[in-house]
Amino acid sequence: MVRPPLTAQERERGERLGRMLREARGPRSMTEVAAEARVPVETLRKIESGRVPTPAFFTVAALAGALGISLDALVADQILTG
Amino acid sequence: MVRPPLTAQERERGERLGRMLREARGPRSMTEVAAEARVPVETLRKIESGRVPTPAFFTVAALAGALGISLDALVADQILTG
DNA sequence: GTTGACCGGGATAGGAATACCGGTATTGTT
DNA sequence: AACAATACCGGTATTCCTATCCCGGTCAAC
Repeated sequence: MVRPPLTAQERERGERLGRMLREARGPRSMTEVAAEARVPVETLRKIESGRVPTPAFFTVAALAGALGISLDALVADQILTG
Repeated sequence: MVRPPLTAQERERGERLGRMLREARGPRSMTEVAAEARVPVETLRKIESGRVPTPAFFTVAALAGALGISLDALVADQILTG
């Protein structure tokens, strides 16, 4: 019954994910994208900044939908970059 | 500062996700798929059974990878079914 | 009758989601 | 120049939830 703390790699992976989402957002505002994804801005901010390294699946899915990017591509780039 | 409890819809969404993963697993054993995805079997079981309705993004990504299914398809079916 | 696969409950540590606050920088307005 | 609005950031606090383990039980196959 442990749930070990997140490793450094997992945190880095989260930071990469955040950077990808940030990049996909482009010139749009956080407020706009968050509203469209129906996710609180605070949550988007924490994910983009990597302060939430392992966000929930449906949260990322909603953001990817609002950003018009593919989840599979997100994971693929993740692997390529990581 | 609340984090409201999960709604009934969110739990149902989790159950649908679990059913889709279960279906994608086909005749393979949980043990085998979990090992390939590098996810503890207990975690896979809880997700498939819907007892963990909002699993982490990377967990689902790893399972989808081991199952050879697309995350986007998973979300799309989610919407269609939901 | 042991092995393998699945289930459900219980326990626990660590983290996600969310809200609020103050701060900074930019842009536009009067 | 002073001001307001907008966008973003970092920190803090709180509730609820996930990830993980352990255990006993069931059912089928061999």
